[in-house]
Amino acid sequence: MPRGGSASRHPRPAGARTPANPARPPGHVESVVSDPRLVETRRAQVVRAAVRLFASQGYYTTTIQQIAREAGVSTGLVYQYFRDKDDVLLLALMLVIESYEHEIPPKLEGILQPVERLCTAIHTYCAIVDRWRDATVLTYRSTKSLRPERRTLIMQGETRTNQILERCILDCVESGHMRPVNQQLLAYSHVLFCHAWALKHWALGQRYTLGQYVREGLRLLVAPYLTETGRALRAFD
Amino acid sequence: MPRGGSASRHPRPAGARTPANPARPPGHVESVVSDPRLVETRRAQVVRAAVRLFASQGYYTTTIQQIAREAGVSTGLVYQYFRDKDDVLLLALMLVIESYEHEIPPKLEGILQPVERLCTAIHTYCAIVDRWRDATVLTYRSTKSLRPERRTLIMQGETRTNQILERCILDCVESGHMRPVNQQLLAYSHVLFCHAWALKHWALGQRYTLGQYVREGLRLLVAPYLTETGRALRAFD
Amino acid sequence: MPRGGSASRHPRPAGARTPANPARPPGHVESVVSDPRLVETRRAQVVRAAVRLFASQGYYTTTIQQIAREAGVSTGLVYQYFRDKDDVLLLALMLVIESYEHEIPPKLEGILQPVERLCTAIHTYCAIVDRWRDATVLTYRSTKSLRPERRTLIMQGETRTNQILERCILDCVESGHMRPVNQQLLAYSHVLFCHAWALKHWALGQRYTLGQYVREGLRLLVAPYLTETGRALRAFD
Amino acid sequence: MPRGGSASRHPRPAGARTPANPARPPGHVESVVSDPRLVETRRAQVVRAAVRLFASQGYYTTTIQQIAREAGVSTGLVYQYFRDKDDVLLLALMLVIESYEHEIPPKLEGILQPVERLCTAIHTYCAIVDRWRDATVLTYRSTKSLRPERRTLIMQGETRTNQILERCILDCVESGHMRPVNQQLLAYSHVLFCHAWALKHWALGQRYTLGQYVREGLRLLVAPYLTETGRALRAFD
DNA sequence: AATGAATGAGTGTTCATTCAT
DNA sequence: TATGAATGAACACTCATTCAT
Repeated sequence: MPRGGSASRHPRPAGARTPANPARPPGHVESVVSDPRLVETRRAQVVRAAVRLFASQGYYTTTIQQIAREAGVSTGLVYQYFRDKDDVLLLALMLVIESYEHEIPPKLEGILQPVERLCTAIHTYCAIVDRWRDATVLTYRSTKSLRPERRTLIMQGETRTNQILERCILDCVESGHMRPVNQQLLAYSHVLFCHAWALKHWALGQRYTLGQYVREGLRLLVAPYLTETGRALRAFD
Repeated sequence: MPRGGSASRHPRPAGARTPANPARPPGHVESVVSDPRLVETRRAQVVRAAVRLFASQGYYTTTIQQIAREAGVSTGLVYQYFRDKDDVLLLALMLVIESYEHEIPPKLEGILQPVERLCTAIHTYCAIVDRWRDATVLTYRSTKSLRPERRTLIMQGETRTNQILERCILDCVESGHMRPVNQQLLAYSHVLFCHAWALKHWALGQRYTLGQYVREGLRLLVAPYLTETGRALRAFD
Repeated sequence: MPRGGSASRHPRPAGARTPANPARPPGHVESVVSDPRLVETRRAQVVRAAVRLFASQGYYTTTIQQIAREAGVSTGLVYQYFRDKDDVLLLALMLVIESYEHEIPPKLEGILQPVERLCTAIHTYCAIVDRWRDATVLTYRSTKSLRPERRTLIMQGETRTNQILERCILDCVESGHMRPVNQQLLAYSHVLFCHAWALKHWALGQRYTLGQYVREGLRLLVAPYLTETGRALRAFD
Repeated sequence: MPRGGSASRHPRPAGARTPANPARPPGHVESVVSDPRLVETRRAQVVRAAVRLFASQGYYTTTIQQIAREAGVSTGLVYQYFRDKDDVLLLALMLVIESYEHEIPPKLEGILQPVERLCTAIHTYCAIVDRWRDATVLTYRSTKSLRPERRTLIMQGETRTNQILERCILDCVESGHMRPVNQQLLAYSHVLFCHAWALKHWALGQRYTLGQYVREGLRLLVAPYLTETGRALRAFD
């Protein structure tokens, strides 16, 4: 009558982890189910629920049973599509990180003016952060809860997003609209500015609307680097 | 992640309990021991151990037993000086946050030139972050694990540190060394720049030494706002 | 005596908790499992084990692990069917209390003569107490360990049993077999007489067999109140 | 720096206990302190505090530290006058039990009429129970928490009290005021009647004042056994 | 004799994970 | 495939007891 076993559960401090298939990329998430269409659907269903819960309560305080309930499936089902809770976190964080990558470029399409592209990128980034406020905080809270190899995946995703901004900055510089700058560091400042809308919302949200915040940010973190040419193009006021 | 912990346990028989601190500030941490000298010592001993462990493994994956072992005391002792694990986290985070407040001002003493003061503040801030890298990340990871009222305490501490930088910026502006700026937002940018050294160390640490990072930061986030007067005073190179 | 248990554990993150049963009677015991058939079975299994252990060792000295082992299930299972140890005690006490209510009436069926009904009720009550000797003592020992609202449930059960006896007494009086008496107080005396077989078994068990005890009891606590009519009907010797 | 050790604490189920000095009576409570005057005082001080707490919260939910605080002494001091918590319970229960023995006889002094003596004994007993309501319940709740040999001591005390009543009943019978009865069982009924004032106070206290309760009790549990002679002597109304 | 800080075994409770159906 | 009941290791927390001062 008894059956279920038990696995080690957590601490797993420092030491090794389940070696994982020797040739699996760290981002690979094993599934018992074969139909790829189904895998896609179910995972999305569970991950969306997980993001909501992780975002509002944090990773460790969210249980698999809660996720299952929120997703409208059974506990067991989660384990048919994810090896363990860590897997769920990985995909949850990737969903958030990737939404930046996926949503910014479309907004830039059709915009040719470099400074305008940069400003639009920042504006869009802030808007996404605003929509996913808790989820953004989640990436800061919980990335370290991933196994180290997987943490790297998240970092790579972040790096790719950063590069979108770097590219914008570089275009500004190369087109003579912006003075030469350390574009990597400036991109970081821009990203942090966007993230801050979530991370420090308790303070910033009281003083600014999203629109005001973005406008002030552009004035502070874009305008000063523009050349005469650049400044002429866009009025920051 | 750990859980099974225990809180109230018993039916809480007849007699009253949890008198609820009639007028205790939320930052107050009760102790069973009366001798204040001892309370001071023991708490420091435990909190230091806790910061080390929380910083490297996170709050939920660190057990009270680990903290006790790391501090060289018994499990029970921890509960003579802290009401619960939450209390330990609170004091751990406050230790980190307060070290900013306490270490920056002394470094500014004797420096009169406003721009130099600002640059020194940033430099010092970065140096502290560098020393407490994991602990800085901890404040981002674990503040949300605190009870809401206590979270506020941490935020207030952060606000006070921010104001040190705001003051420096304002002095620069008022003395004519810097153009008028949104000093609050600029201070945030500076703080985030400093925190980034910990938060994004996996990327930044590969490209810069601390010294280079600070120098680049000042060039990027201070220099552009200086007036002719300000620029003349300090050579950023 | 046990303690260190755990209750709420975590900071109880964002989301609500303890919805507090909006309209649950205090006797309601929540279960995670939905199948009512299974809930029935499992609870009975656990409660029976609990009664055995509580009765022989007391509530506080019995651990949940012991109950689980005695019931042949895992620790965790107990918590799928009971919210906490208090719940187990409640159901254990109710099992005992209710067995009085359920077992006495059937024995009275078919008996029409009022005095005989009363005597049979007392006899049956004593026989049940004899079978559940330790459990009867348990109700005296541990009812106060329940939360106040639930204690009331136990008292109500006891009151219902008392009323069975009161009814018998009243019938005797109304049919002229017994002189008018304070039937409530007499019923209490009868109940205490029955309970005493368990409570004071260390003394009474040495001097009487159950049969002798009952016979002496009827002679002492029933016979003296009978009228000539009543006395004629039944020979107490 | 560390020091205190730890002993087994409780469960100590079934199995043996500390053998206790081979020649010590089970009621003997060892003390580290030699001055008998002091032992007397301190023990009284601690036991009185213990009775209050045990009575209101029960034995297991009361801690030694609470007792010490309530008694106005240090934790360590308790262990100078009692071997362990069990010792404290023993003396606490004995204090309650003995107060019956000690308070009833003086009230009977000077009363010569047997029926009146019996009624006064019952009345006094009820009055004591009323004063020590919670403590009386305590003897029912916690006697079983004592080591078996010591439980006997409590039972012996109870037996001695019972004998006072038995003696009164016998005197009534021998003087012709009462019909011959099973005086042991009647004494038990009387004792249970008195205890019921505490045990079932939740029900009885609502319907009767102490005076009414006693009067009804005498009418129910004394009057019916009186002979014509006895009945003539005392009016129960 | 008295204190009270320190100890650490012991317990209630949680939840990741499994597997029979 | 999907379910959800069952498992049991793990952990927060308590408190009887000790002993240096």
